[in-house]
Amino acid sequence: MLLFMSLRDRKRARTRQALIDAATDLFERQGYDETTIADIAAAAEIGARTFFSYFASKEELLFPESDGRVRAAIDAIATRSPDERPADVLLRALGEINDTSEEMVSPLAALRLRLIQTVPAVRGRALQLQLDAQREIAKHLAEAFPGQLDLVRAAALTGAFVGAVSGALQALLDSADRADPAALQAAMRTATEVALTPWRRST
Amino acid sequence: MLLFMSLRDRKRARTRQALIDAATDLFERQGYDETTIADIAAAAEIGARTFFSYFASKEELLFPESDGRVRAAIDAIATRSPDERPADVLLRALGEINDTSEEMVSPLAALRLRLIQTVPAVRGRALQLQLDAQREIAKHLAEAFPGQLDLVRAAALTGAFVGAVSGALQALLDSADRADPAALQAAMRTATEVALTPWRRST
DNA sequence: TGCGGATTTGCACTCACTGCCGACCTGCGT
DNA sequence: ACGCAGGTCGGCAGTGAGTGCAAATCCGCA
Repeated sequence: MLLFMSLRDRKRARTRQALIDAATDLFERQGYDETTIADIAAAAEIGARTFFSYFASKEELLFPESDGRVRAAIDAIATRSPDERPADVLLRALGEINDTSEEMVSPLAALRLRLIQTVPAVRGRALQLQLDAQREIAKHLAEAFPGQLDLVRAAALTGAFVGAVSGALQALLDSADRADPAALQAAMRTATEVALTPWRRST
Repeated sequence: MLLFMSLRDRKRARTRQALIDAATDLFERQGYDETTIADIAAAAEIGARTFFSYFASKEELLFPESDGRVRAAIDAIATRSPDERPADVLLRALGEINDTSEEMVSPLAALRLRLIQTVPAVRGRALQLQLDAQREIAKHLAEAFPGQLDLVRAAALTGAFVGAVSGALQALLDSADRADPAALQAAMRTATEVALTPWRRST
């Protein structure tokens, strides 16, 4: 994998990771708003100007590889069995996303979840990404069930699923210990459980 | 109404409206990003600094009285009849919101819809407001059905509902000829149907 | 008419982000 | 081994949002 990258690309990837590490460390220690881009760049030993050739904005730093879950969902759609209905596919997709996310306990993920709750700019960005993901999933879902699902219906279904899960998650997180990674994962599981139960069996 | 306000308050309200008018005009004419706060303030004939004593940010200008729809929904919840289930109440709330919003044709609302689709910062703010509204509605819904709906379940239901509607709406606006009331109505219907059917039998 | 509290506003400042351009580095061909 | 070309880095200067502060101004009320 890494061997196939040129020296340039490897160095670039290393710098990118250094930026993420430095930023999470600083955010953790002094808070998001109190950490400037100059701080992060200095900690990663690059020029402040160069930061923006790695990330388009300060928030972007918190969402590297944001498309992993979308790909998982699209895979789940692609590998559907003939007797599965749209809702079944989405159910399986969300389940697989949950399983695949041991990433959920990474320090970055925990920090991200906390910042989403507390920093408006971060929450805004997260919601936008979620919406983009929804649109992408809905598109593939509609293509997977031609004739049965038009785009609007697919979008409604996807929106209902994602909305239910994130709504439940938000409610859980409002009254939970947000510093404990284990609690976060448990909340995640509970949220999908509660949100998706009404869809299990029939319809 | 206006008569009961002091001179100070009336002047304040007038200035506020002048800001909104000036801003919509400028946004319409030269675009959102190309319009500076200084421009808006100058057009409304106040100091640039004073702008921020009326609106906390540039985006806030586009969402005055954003709580109207939330209040309508809460009213709908409060005035439920004993035989209505949670899903029924949400459905009725949506209907009443739609009725009450002849605001939908105001120039501000049209501009806002366009900016939500094109300016990331505006979309982010809109999504945040939607999430806050969801939380508020879910809270009241849970309180209206004690024993039957806990907070997490109410949040899941509300999230599914809102997610479905906004997802369908987004899909419609993305692809189709916009502003066709009939298509909009149809989209709403399929969205609510998709979102609520699974909840009908159990809850 | 004049007082007291609130509103307005200019000023200076921080920070995110951008365009520009020269300095530097790396992969490639000779 | 060497130098060239294209990409990367990073300093500099600038814009615009947003904030704290303190003086000026205004309004309601006595």
